[in-house]
Amino acid sequence: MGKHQNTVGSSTYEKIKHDIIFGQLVPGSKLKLENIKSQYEASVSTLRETLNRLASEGFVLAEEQRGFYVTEVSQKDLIEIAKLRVLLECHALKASVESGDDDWEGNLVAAHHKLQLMEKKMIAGDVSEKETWKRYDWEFHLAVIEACNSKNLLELHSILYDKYLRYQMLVFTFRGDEAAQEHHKIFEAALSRNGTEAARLLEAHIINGLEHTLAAM
Amino acid sequence: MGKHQNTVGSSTYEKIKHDIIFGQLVPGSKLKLENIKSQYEASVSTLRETLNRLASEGFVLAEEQRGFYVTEVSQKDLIEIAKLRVLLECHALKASVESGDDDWEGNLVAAHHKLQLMEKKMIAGDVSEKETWKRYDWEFHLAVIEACNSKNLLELHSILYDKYLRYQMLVFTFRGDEAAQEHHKIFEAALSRNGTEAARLLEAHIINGLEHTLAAM
DNA sequence: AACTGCAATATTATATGATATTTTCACTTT
DNA sequence: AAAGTGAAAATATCATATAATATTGCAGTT
Repeated sequence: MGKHQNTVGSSTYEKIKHDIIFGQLVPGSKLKLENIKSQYEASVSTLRETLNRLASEGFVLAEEQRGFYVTEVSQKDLIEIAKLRVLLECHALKASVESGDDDWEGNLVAAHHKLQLMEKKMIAGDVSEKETWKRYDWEFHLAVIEACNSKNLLELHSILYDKYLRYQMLVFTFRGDEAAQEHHKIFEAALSRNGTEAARLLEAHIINGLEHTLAAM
Repeated sequence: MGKHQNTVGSSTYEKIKHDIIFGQLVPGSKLKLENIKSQYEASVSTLRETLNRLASEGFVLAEEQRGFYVTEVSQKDLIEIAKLRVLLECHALKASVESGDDDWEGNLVAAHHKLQLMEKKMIAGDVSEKETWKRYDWEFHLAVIEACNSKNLLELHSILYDKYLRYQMLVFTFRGDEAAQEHHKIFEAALSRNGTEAARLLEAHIINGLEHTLAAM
C-alpha cells in the first residue's frame, strides 16, 4: 500500500510535534540536542532539521546560537489563536458551503457520523480513546471547510488547529454534550447550505471552547 | 551595536529566500544539494536546515527522499494568496486602527512619508532602487497593522506578504501613481481612525495589485 | 526496428559522527 | 559589586558513510 516508509527525519518530526501538542514536552523547556538525541534516537543534524521546521510553524522557539525551546503558552497567545481560527475557519466554511459538491457532502456526513459515535462513547464515560476522538474532531472540522478551494487557507488552518489543540490538551477537560450539540448544529446548517448560519454557529463553538479552556488555565 | 553576527544558517536562509522571492531561483527548478552547496557556500546539513524552514513557509517543496524544489507559481495560487492577504490584513487593520497609540501614529506617519518620497522618485523615472522601494512598501503596510495586538496574526501576514511580493517581482511592472494614491488614501483613513473605510481602501488596493499582476502573467 | 522488463551503475538524498565555534557559568581579581 | 578569565557545555558546521532513487544498457519479446 502507498504508505511511504518513513525517513528518520519525518518520523522524529511527527514524534516531537506530537509530544509538544500533547504536553509530554513541557512549555518553555529547553530542547538540548544531546538529551533529545537519545530520547528520539536521531543525530544532531536530523534533529536540527526537525526543530527548524517546528520553529517556523511556531511550536518551537529557535534562539540563534543558544538553542531550541518548546514554545511558551499564555492566555494571550491562546486568545490570539482562537480569534485567528474563527477568522480563517469561518471564512473557509462560507466558501466551502457555497461550492461543495456531492463528494464534499458525502465526506462531511461520514465525518460527522464518526465524530458523533465517538462523542456518545465519551459522554457515556469511556475516555480511553482521547486521541482518536480528537482525530475525529479534526476530520469533521476539516470536512466542513475542505471545499473552500484554497490550499493556502487549508494549510494555515491546519497549523492553527494544532496550536489550538495544544491548549485544549494542556488543560484537558471534556466539554461533553454541549460541544457535541454544537457540532451537530454546524453540520446541519452546512449541509442545508446555510453558510451564514453555519459560520455563526462555528464562531460560537470556537469561542465556547476558548472560554472553557481559559477558565481551566 | 545590537547587530548579531550572522550564523551561516541564518544568512543562507536570507539569501535563498531572497533569491526565490526576487526570481533568481526559478519556480519549479530543482535545488540539488551539491549545486547550491557551491553557490551558497554552506554544507549540506546547513542547507537542509534552511530548505526545511523554507518548505514549512511554502517557498520550497520538500519531496521525501527525492529532494527540494522551488515552489511553483500559478494564477490560482496568486489569487488564493491575495484573497488571504485581504482577509488577514483588513482584519488586522481594523484592530490596529482601534487600538493604535501615539507611537503607532508616529511610526505610521514616518513610514508613509518615506514611501511617498520613494514613489515620487519612481514615478519620475528612477527605477534604480526597486528593493528599497519594496522595503518601504512593506514597512508602510506593516506600520498600518502593527497595533493589531496579535503576534500570531503579524507573523502569518508577514509570510503572506512575501508570497504576494514574489508574484509582483515575477512580472515586475510599476503601477505608479495609482498605487501611490491608494497608499495615501489608506494612510489618511487610518490616521483619522476610520477603520471601516481604511479596510475598504486596503482591499481595493490589494485587489488592484492582484489584477495588475494577473494581467501581466 | 521498437518496446518491455530487469539488472548494473551512477547520481542524489539522508543520516551520522567528528570538529570548530560560541555561550555559559563558576571563579578570580579589581 | 563589577569586570575579567578560563574550563566545561552546548551549538553550529562540516566531511563522509549509508540508503534511496534515477539512469543506463542489455537481453528477450513482439
